[in-house]
Amino acid sequence: MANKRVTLADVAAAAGVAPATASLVLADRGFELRISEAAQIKVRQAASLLGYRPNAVSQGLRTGTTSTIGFISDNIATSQLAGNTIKGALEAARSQGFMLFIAETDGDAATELATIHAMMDRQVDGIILATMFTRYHEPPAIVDEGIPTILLNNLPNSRRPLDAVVPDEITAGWTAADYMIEAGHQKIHLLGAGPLPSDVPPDSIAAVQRLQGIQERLSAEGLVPLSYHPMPDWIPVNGRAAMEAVLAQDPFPEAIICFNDRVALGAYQVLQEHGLRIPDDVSVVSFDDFDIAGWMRPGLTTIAIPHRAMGRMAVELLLARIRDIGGSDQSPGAVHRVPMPLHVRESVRGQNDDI
Amino acid sequence: MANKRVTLADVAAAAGVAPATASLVLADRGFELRISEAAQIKVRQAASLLGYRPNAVSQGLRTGTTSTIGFISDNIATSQLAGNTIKGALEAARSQGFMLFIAETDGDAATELATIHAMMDRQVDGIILATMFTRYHEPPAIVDEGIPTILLNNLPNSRRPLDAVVPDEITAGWTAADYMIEAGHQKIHLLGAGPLPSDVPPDSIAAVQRLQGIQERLSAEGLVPLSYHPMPDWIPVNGRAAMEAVLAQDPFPEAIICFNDRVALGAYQVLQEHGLRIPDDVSVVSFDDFDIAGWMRPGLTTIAIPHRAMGRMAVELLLARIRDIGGSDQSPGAVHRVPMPLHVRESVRGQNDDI
DNA sequence: CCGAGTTGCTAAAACGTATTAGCATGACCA
DNA sequence: TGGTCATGCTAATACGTTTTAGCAACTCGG
Repeated sequence: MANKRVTLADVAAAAGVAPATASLVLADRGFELRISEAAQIKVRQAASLLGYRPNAVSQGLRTGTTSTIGFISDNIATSQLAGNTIKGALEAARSQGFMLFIAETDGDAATELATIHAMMDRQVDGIILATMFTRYHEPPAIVDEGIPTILLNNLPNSRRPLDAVVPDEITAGWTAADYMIEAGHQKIHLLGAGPLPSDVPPDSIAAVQRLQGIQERLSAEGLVPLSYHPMPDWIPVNGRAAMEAVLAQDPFPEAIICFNDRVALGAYQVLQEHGLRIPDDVSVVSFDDFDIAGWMRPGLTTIAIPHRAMGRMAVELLLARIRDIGGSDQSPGAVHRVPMPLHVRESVRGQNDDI
Repeated sequence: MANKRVTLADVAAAAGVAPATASLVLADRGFELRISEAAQIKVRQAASLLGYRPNAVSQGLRTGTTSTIGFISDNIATSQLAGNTIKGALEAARSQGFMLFIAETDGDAATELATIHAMMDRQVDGIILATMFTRYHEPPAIVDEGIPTILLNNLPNSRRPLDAVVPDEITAGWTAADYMIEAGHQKIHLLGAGPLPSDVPPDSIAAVQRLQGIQERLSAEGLVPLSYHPMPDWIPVNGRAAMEAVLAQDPFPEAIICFNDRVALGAYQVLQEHGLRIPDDVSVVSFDDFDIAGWMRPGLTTIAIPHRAMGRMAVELLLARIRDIGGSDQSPGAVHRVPMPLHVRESVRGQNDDI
């Protein structure tokens, strides 16, 4: 019934050698330590015959290293964002033989600290502190001193010796405006932000930087947005209201940049209710590339948040740091900006249609 | 720089007792083993003063138990399903001091086995085998014999001594039809399944059972569906096609049951293009309760998959089994069906509008 | 035939905890 | 005064590895 796991001692006994010998052979240090080829073969055969698998807990205790990393997020369940971020992290970890502990803090600092402790108790080799929306987040002090840590999708307010991985929102904003301009549009309405940084959802790096990128590209052309429509949350109902406001002031708008796909969904609904055709009458560009962007009619052209790539990069940076451990020529505190790819669908008129 | 962790030996030394004494006191076995109150106080003070936290890896090696469970899923990133399932699992685990290893297999059996091994190497106390869609899934033989295991959102083909947690799809189908009937509808079109079990996406328990529940409720009324529209995938584009087919045959349909929200999204689009109003002209009910159900206009009445409750229940069952370990009066092999709640929005006409 | 060097392996300790058996010490009873 | 018993603690071991120091046996040059 309870057939015990086979241990290194079992292998050694079966091979007729001491446990130390078996350990050396299986760690490929046989030649280095002058174990005869014959003995090595015996050990390997015994190991595979018995189906030996080293006990990772014991290795962890002995070596202090567990091939395990902790992934701590404020909110795991928010849309599919979480899924792809974790997927990327899992892929990168798996490819290097690491497992992931995953935990959620609900944004509570005490829970976050307790979770970090619980993971350190389990001797994780490193920690990723993720947020599901790009924002500022001050990690607890404990991560500065001991354990390798990477921030994912967030930045600390103060200067901290921690690497961070965030999407390149400024370039994304630039790209959105550029795509409209290249399509021949000059009169662009903005749904989701005001002209001032304060007109933007608080703590939202995405909002500030998308706006900044858009403004940069427009002003390079001598342009400014035709109208701004700030809103407290980027949700469909606010997108609807903003779109109504646009139409009240400009019954035949030409181009709309929505600050995310849910806002765009609301805008679509209103445009269609008013009999305006996308993209023939009005072009729409958005950000995020949620699943719905592909389901909407016409398909929404939008700039994707590279969740999967970010998850992967965070793990890769962390593993590099773990391997490194001594040589701190890594310049910790670096911010890694991951490109946000434009996903072209059908919501912007062809670039050669007119003008 | 590298200030070592404080160990039990440190605490013992600070308190002026042997490590064994400290261990007993901190395990609350002090009185049982006749440690004087004075000594107990000294130990506790030393522990809290030094900030002692037991090394879980060492405990794991010593006790064979790690307060850790493995959550293995075929696909972690599929919509927000994953998020809520994991959220529920995390909540239940956290409330009992357990951590979760999370891994993804991409549906590959070899990866699944390797992952189970990797987790057993780390001495997890139990394993949850999850799928992101309700379906049949044969877990590897290894889980039968040793480690406590719960199947989440899937059922084995053959009889296995494993508990499973699945949504109660039959009752959900019954509820969908019942809601339509109570609203006074008798002529109901089905988008997403054919009349035969074989007209349904293969392996999809949801399809078979939703259909079964619908048919049961209808036949209790002496009714049958007005039309069936099977499709290989429940995605918006197929929902559009099916809705067009309905209209070709019945230009003024009364009631539509869609087999999921994405199909309903496609149906909405076509209905709106044809100038038909929901719910005034046609009522729509669906399954899943994705986020989009709340974003669509009018809000979609839909029967939710209780992902969070399922995740929570899976962990709770697993922890019960882990605690139990000896007394196998648990009747393993039980299937736990979690109720699927109806989420009423605005896509079905009021029940007293007419009859 | 002796010392030095090489070859091939192993004993032992260590990681940090939990647990069992048992050792002093004093109290109490006969 | 000697034996028994309760009290209060600790030594020692085990969990399964990794790693270092070193032992035994053999070879070889002089």
